[in-house]
Amino acid sequence: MTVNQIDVGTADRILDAAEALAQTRGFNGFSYAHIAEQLGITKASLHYHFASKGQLGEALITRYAERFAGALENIDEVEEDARDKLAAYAALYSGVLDDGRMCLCGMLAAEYETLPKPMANAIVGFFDANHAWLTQVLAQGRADGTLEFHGDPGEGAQVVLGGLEGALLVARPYGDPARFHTAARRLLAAFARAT
Amino acid sequence: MTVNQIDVGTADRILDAAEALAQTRGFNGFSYAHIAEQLGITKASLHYHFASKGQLGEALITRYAERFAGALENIDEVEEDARDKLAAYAALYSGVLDDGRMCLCGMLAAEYETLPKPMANAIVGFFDANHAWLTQVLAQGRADGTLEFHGDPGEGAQVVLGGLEGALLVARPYGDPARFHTAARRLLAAFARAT
DNA sequence: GTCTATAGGCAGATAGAC
DNA sequence: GTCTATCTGCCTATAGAC
Repeated sequence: MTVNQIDVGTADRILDAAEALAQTRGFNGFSYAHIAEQLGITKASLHYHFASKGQLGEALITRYAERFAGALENIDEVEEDARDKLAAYAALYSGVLDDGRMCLCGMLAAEYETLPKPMANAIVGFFDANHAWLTQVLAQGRADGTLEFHGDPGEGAQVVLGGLEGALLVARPYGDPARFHTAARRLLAAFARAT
Repeated sequence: MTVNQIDVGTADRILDAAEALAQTRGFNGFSYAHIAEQLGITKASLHYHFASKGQLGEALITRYAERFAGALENIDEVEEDARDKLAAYAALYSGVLDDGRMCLCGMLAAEYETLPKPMANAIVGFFDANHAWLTQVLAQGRADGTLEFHGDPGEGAQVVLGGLEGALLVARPYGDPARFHTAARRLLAAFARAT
């Protein structure tokens, strides 16, 4: 039924709402009541799909990390030049800010100490995956001469990852996406070969 | 009395405890009950000193920002070379991480949307002060030849501020201060004149 | 799968005695 | 200034009917 429309299912709609709330208000900043109101169902129904808030949080990170990994694969397919790959990577961050959101795992990293262990581990896994991808891009770019920078590519990856997460973090209270864009552009320019 | 010992007063002890909690767990991650237990007094007593949690939060940011401003003044007095000023600035961040903390305002920036307006405004004020100081240091450094970088010093200041906040954010879940140090060193190296 | 109803706990906050 | 006692509200979670 509803042929021209994807039936996303209630679980996905719950995840969508929870994701938006977690990215704007933090994991400790929203409740089942917020989600229930947005979806027009009761809190009790939410527990049928996600027994506890911790399990909902785990599902949130898993789905986010998978989607992100898919986006990185896509960049590898579409972009050739390492500079373009980095720009596309930064555009992923820019996209979340357009909705007034923080990166999900950046937000959860702040709340790290209050989260259940499975969530905490998943967050580190997300950062590891990003770091590995960035390290490989930086190494490739230096090898083929499109990038130019000193030191270990792994350390450079830390600078890029932290720099973009931090640029999001600081830009959001200003309500000004341009603040992120300028910082991101300057940050990546430090790795690009002078033309 | 207690000549060789500074009497900090209950209000300060409350602020100390609340600050540590806010920097590790976030503003939505602690309660009056947490503070009361640490100090060995009741929740009701806390309300005598800070009527509401929002007012406590405001006092928290004000004190933090003043202390930070003092530290920046001190750097200006002690350090001559812009590269040393930047290193000393990064050391301020490093110091909070040693206690497993996030920068207070970086943490609060994540929770921005859930905070009372006065707190939100104070956070932006903190970032503005840091940005202004960094801009001036970068401009000075380029003028006297100790620093070398492209573009506007104000944009460079955004990269440094965001980069350090983000490096803290990402390093904390790893429980590894070294992760911050390497990222910070690499970040600042991009601004230092090659020797 | 969704509902009503409710449990049990913790949140921020207040009144009033000492 | 600090206490006991209490209020109201929201939180996560469960039981059981439909």
